[in-house]
Amino acid sequence: MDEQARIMQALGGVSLAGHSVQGGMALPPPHGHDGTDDGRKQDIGDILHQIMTITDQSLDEAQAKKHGLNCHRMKPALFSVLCEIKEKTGLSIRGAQEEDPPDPQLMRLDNMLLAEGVSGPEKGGGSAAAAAAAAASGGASDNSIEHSDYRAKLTQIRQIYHTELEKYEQACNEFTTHVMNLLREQSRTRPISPKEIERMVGIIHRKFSSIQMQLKQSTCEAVMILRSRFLDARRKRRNFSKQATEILNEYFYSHLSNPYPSEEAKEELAKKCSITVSQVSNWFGNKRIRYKKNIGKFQEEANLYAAKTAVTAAHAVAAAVQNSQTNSPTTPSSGFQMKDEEFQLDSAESKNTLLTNMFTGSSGSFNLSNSGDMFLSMQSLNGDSYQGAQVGANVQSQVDTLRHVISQTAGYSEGLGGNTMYSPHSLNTNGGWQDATTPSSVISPNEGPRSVHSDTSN
DNA sequence: TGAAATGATTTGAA
DNA sequence: TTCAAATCATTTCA
Repeated sequence: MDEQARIMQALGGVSLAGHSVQGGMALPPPHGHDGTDDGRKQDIGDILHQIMTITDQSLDEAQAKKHGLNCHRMKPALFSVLCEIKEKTGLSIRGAQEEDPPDPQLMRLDNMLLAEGVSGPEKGGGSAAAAAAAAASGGASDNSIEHSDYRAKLTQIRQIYHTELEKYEQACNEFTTHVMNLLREQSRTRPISPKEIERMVGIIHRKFSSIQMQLKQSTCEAVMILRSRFLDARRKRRNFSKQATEILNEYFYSHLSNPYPSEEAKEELAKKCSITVSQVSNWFGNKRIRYKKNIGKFQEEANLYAAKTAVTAAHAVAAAVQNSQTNSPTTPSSGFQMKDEEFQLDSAESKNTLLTNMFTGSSGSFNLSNSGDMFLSMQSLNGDSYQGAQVGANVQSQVDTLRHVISQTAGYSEGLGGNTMYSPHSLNTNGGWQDATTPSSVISPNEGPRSVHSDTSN
């Protein structure tokens, strides 16, 4: 209504006296008056008042008055005056018509919504973020749950955002159309240029886009909260699956001398356990520290995994022996030679039993004490015995040695790379694993010959 | 419900 | 960058 006030003010300065107005326009003498200046002023004032208040009236009332005004004999002259005034006041309007530069904050919000998959084409919205969230939160089955959960919530946000956006756009369009119609209608009684209508539309759109920005801002906040909830691993920590823990423990205890898996080994373990490489690193970091801190506590676990490892190894060995038997029909003896002793094994089962007993330390175990070169004494930690490490390392070394012997007698050499002697590295007196940077070349009995390890030295 | 277990993070050193 | 060590935060279990 500022413009209206301006016009009113401008008209107030228009001199209608002497049949002339500012700008040299001449008005015909008003009909039905006595021809005095006061009478004319009164007449024009009435018309102007009617024009100005036309928007305050009801539609029917306004329609009726509008018709009356349009037919008024002074209308063309008054319209010309208004046009002239408009032309002058238009100068001040032109300055405000400059195009606004794009709002940087709005651009940021738009980019973020696009990156999160909230705005833009739907392509599994925010799948990267969901994957990251899932990766950070643990196991494979859990991953899918987390993933779908995240996606479901993101889709929900997306839907709300689009619904609201649509509503805003619809409201904006409706309001714009309404205002445009109104202005077009009013243009019959007062001078309104198309540019002015355009400007008005621009104002309306700016108002609505500021509302949209609020919507975008709150949507971004919602996405941020969702992301932080899913990505904050501490908040949603899941224990690894039993199987994954077993795989990691097996590796740890079978590489007890040097429990530092290489990147490749980590990747392989991560794949096997359906966790991330960094989770494998974390696990080994925690395990090393906790093991070292409380070896006694972990001894039982170490024994368990050592036995397990040994059993697996024994099965592998037995299979290899059996293979050698079938592959070498000319071999006179079905036994295999270890050092100076020869074992006659009647069946695969008895071989397994014997080998298992050997490794698990059950009664009747095969004493390899004569093979002194096979074992290196385990360094004690601060003078205490380092049994946990010993169990695993001994078993590992037994397995390796056995493999070596068998490789010589039964052709079981593939993949071992001649690495038969095991030099166990253990916790040194400083409490660290010896030779951590130059790991030993130990191959887990459970792994194939092609398995990759960090252990590279002999 | 509290303690233990466990996965993740932070910090400082090499 | 990687690791050890300390610590945090959550889950699991008795």
